[in-house]
Order: sequence, then structure tokens, then C-alpha cells
Amino acid sequence: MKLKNYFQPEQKSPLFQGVSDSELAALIKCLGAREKTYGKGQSIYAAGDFVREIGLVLEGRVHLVRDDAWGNRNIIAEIGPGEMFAEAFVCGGVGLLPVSVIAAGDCKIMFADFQRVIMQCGSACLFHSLLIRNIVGILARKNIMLQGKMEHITKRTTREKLLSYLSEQSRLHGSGEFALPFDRQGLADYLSVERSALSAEMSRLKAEGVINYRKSHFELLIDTREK
Amino acid sequence: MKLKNYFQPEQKSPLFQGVSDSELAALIKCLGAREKTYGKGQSIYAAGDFVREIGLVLEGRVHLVRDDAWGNRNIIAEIGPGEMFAEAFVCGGVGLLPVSVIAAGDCKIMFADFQRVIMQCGSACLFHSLLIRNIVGILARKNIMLQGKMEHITKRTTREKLLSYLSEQSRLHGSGEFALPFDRQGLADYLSVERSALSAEMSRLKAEGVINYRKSHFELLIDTREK
DNA sequence: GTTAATCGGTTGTTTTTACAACGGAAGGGA
DNA sequence: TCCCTTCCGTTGTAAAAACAACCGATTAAC
Repeated sequence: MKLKNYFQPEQKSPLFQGVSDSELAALIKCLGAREKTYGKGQSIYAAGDFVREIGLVLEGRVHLVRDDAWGNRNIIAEIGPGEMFAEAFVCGGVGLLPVSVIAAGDCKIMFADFQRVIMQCGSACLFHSLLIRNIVGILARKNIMLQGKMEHITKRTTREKLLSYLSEQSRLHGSGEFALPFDRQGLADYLSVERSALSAEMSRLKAEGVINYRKSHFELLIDTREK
Repeated sequence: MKLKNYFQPEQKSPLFQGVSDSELAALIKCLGAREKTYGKGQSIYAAGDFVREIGLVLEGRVHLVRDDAWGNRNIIAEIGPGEMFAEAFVCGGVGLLPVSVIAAGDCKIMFADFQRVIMQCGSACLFHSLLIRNIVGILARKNIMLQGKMEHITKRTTREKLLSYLSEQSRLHGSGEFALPFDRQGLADYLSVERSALSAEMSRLKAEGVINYRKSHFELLIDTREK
């Protein structure tokens, strides 16, 4: 599929909000965009890489992960179609990645030379202002998202972390039932807890009638806002 | 002191990078800037407030804090002179603050109607492009900072969290000796651990010869990168 | 100078986690 | 079909944190 067809209105990336279809092709070219596909588990960027290009997920999902010297993996964020990664490092002038970007499943990524658009006001001036305004919103919301994740992992117990996360997911999905984009190990890595402890806690919560689940499909049975 | 005098070259805020002195006064006026002073512990913004103005610390330090229903306080970030707060919510179009902003000590804050500059391209067009580019950098770096903080609090033990944080501080100060901007309770809140457990761990680390400290002055005695 | 409040360190108890090891179920490939 | 791998739940143990309570030192208030 041609690149520009990924950005039709119904699935347009926040990055291209306000860009008309006719402009899109030119903009994509201006960004020096290229695409590449990856298989599950493949490394898209590795920690330590020097990055000049932002990544935009066209298909599939990717995980931002941070592995420490003791072998603990932390999933910082989960990025889906239309969302970007590495943009903070490109825009912040810190090219050296402290995180890795791993394909959570088969996926297709668009890379773009964003530095060029951010920094210099060249021929494509029409787009610059709009694109930069878009990226301000994206960075700001990612900021908020990171603070939201912190809300979960600053909780003291596995139980609280899990319930805090599930409550947010429920709110985001606007429903008491929802699917999570993680397997158990992934969820544990995202919440920074032990997989086995997480499993055990989930079993307990299910036994207590607080939640129900099968595989990655979850259901909140009581209002978790009460203690 | 007049507002513009806070932004002389040697202490110019990242927000005003590239703005000449002569333009500064006009820009400050354009931003609708006003200033206000607060005493230690006073609330500058409260969680739940609807904010339209970003805050810029002129003097003193403020803490971004998040209190949960169980009375646990988490200090999300510590903001010093020249740095901003609430900009992510203003720029992200999410005016409802999930955090409070508390004066860590006596401080002076400048408020500015940033929405106006971000959103519309009015008379002050000369500044807009520059200002927006600055805010992109600020948001991006704050993003990276948040990820860095996550690096600490995702560690499993109090000891690891503390050493991770101290290593970073040492690196930031470019020295094995440095002062922290927190008291014990503040440090515990920042790292999401118990104050008493933190104290105990610190004592142990001192006894082992790993660190040394008196009050908030710390010293790293061995290379913490080795296990 | 006396009093009160805050801050920081210590200790003991209870709760929770991390860790390791195991086993069953599900799924994929040959 | 069989084998192998991956995923997930369970259990027991050891380590660590949370919590509460206390006490001394320093600081601030009167």
C-alpha cells in the first residue's frame, strides 16, 4: 500500500491533523519518509543508537523498552497505529537513545527525517507551522501519558498497580470490558512487577469477584474507586 | 524586580532562547505575563484546577505532586528557576490538572497565557515561530526527563532506586559530591518509597562505605555502575 | 530561655514482593 | 501425530518493604 493511503481521515495520525489529502503526498516526500516492515520481537531501534529519524507506526504495535544491567525489562510505552516514537529524542536534540524499540508483533513503520522540518524553514513552509503545532500537541499529550503511567507504578503494591492500570483502561475504553495489548509478561514489565506475583494477584482478585478475565480480555466487576 | 530582568543571558529560561533583550519586554507583554509570590508549602495550582496559563519559576523551587486517595504523596518533578510547569496541559489541550503544584520554599512565579501564542498567529508573528520551536524542545526534554525518572522508580528495591537516582544526580552535577533539592520525606516521595525505609537504607549504604552524606549533601564513594 | 514543631534515624512486626522451580495448557512446525 | 516451545498459574521460601511507634536533635516561636 502506498504511504499516503495510511493517512486517510478515519485513521489519520495526529501528526497529520489538518493536512489535506492533496498536500499529504508532498509532505511525505518532504519528510524524506521511507517505510520498513518488522517481525515480532525484532529490534527497530536499539538502546545506544543515534537517531535522526522519528518512527511512525503504520501497522501493528511496538514497545518502548528499557533493559537494565540486571536483566529487568521495563516497557515504558506501547505504541499503536498512527502514533510515533523517538520523537522526543529527535526534537530534544538528544539523539542517543536510552531505550530500545521492539516490534510487539509484525508491524510496518514509517521513518521520517523530522529534524529537517523542526529546525529549518525551507521550501515547504506551508506545512511547517502546522506540523510543528501538531508535534507540540503530541509531545504534550505524551507527557501527560507518561505522568499517567507514573500514577500506576508509584503505587506501593502489585494489587494497587494493577487496579490503577485496569481502572484507567476501563475509562479509556469507556467500558468495564476491554482487551489489553499485553501478554502477562508484558503487563508485568509495563507495571514493573513480577510476572508470577502479578498472576497470583490476578487470581486473588478474580476469586474475590473484583475482576474477571480470560487471556487478555478483562472485566472490572466492581467500582475500584472505593477502597 | 521587573519581569524582564529575570531573563538576562546568564539565567535566561529555555523558553526565551534566541529572544533578544529588546524583544523580551514586548514578548512578555504579549504573553499577558503576570507574577506572583508564594510562601513555602503554599499551593500554586491544585489538582482539579482548570489551567489556561503556564507557570515559569522565577525564584525558588516548586514541586509537582500527586496525592492519592490513600494519602500517599508522589513528587513527580522538581522545578527550578527558568523552568516551567503546567505547559503540557496547556499545550495538550487538557486543562484539567491531575497534579498539584506546591511551593517547595518561598518562590516567585510568572504566569503566561500560552494558549494564545500556541494557537493563533496574531500580531506578534516574529516571536511565534521561535517560541513554538523553543517549547518543542522543552516538551521533548521534559519527556526525556520523565522517562529518566521512570528509570529510577521502576527499580525493584529502595536501595536500587536510591542509587539509580544518586548516580544520575552525580552525573548531572559532574561530580561525586552534590546537594539534593529534597528533604528526606521529599526524597522518599520522589522515589515512591517509605521515608523510614529510605533512612534505613541510607544508613546501611553509609556503613558499607558506598555513600556518605550529611543533611542533603551527598557523596558517592564507589562507582555504582558495578553491581 | 523555654516550648513546640519538624526532621531524621532506629527498631520491631506484619505484609508483600521477588525469586526459583514446577506443571499444565495451548499453539506451531515438522 | 508428536515434539517442542511459549505462556500462564501455583507454590514455597527468603528477602525486602510498609507501617507504626519512638526518640533525639535541630529549628522556630513565643
